[in-house]
Amino acid sequence: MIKNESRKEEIIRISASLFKKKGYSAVTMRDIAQELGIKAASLYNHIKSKQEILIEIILSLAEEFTEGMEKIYSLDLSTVDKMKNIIILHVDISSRNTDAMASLNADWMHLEEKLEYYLQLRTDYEDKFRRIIKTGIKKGEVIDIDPDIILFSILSTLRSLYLWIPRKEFLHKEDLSDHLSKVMLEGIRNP
Amino acid sequence: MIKNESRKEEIIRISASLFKKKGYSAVTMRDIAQELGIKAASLYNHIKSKQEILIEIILSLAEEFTEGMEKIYSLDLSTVDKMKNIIILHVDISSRNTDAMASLNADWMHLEEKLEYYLQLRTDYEDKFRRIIKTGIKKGEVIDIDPDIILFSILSTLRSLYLWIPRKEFLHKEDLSDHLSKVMLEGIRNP
DNA sequence: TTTATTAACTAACATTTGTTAGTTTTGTAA
DNA sequence: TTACAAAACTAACAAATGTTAGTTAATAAA
Repeated sequence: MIKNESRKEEIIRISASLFKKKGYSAVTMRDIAQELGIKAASLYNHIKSKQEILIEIILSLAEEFTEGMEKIYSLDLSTVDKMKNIIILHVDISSRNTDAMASLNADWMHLEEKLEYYLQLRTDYEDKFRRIIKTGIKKGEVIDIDPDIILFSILSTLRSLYLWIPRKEFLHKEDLSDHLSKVMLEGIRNP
Repeated sequence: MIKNESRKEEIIRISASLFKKKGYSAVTMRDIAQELGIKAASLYNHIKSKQEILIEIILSLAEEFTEGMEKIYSLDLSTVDKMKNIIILHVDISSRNTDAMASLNADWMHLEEKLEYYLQLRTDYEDKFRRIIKTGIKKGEVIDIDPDIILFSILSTLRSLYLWIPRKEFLHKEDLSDHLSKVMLEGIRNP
């Protein structure tokens, strides 16, 4: 258990780690209970349903990304500096939530009533990112190719961070952000 | 149905498209059967088990990647040209198998007896890729930063291609490969 | 036509699943 | 110590799951 953690928070944390290993659908309430050393029925003293666990895992993260992006979007910075901040945002959130990030990436489609809301957040996020890129192209800061290709390329890497960070624990957040910024902005070819 | 396609191939193709939408665990044999207009029990005239479907989807793709990488690895090319070929390999396989790629990326952990073999293929693939990068650094073709960061960054993008290709149908394979090579090698910053 | 094969069907099975109801234990405040 | 609430338990449910057995219809070969 973790400092000052409620039983509900513990259930959500354990669930996220199981969801990461097998995916939401393949994890049973009995799996979660066993990991906590209790019976499945006892979980319902703390949570309403399996679905509620998924919602809490995914939406809290999605909202954190949304807030971060809104802040960066409205800052008075160059396009390149905004991108660096987006990279820092992803490295920061991903390294603090490696398990939950797996659900955000792989299990969002199992959100039921909250699916639409989640998709809204994601679309808003991508739209803001795309606008930053387009502005950068217009101002000549960014190369003039299809903004979607740039968006896709960067976002794919950032969304996969949770898979690689645990294998590079010794690497500090700052170094990782710096290296990623370098690779994405300047490329990997030696000039 | 597709030209000269056996019923078994059709089952696998339909299954892959369902697995992409909901993931392996959330798709039932009754779902697959319904999509084909038959009853679940009838599937077993053509396939041995649900697991066999997953194996056929994932392993055929994984082996195609392995063969492609072995060929590129042994070619007498510069590091940069090898990387361009790897990008072409991914764009080619991904655009021909957008559905199956989803299982390769998201459902490999549900392989049972074949899991170890799959992981072997994946490790071999990554090892060869990493060696190509290391050689490039040694020869001064590639910037001198942690090879794993370069590997991770490129591979994350390539492994997500299947998600974006369907949204860019009008874009030709060649153009996509070229643009990706440019972004990865030279970066997105305007010099 | 007869025969053999393929591929569909119905019916059922043993498990597993999320969840509820009702009960007992545990810890805390009075 | 008593009283109360929180959190565990047992038992069970209805629905869904992968799969098997046995049967019937359609197609091709003899």
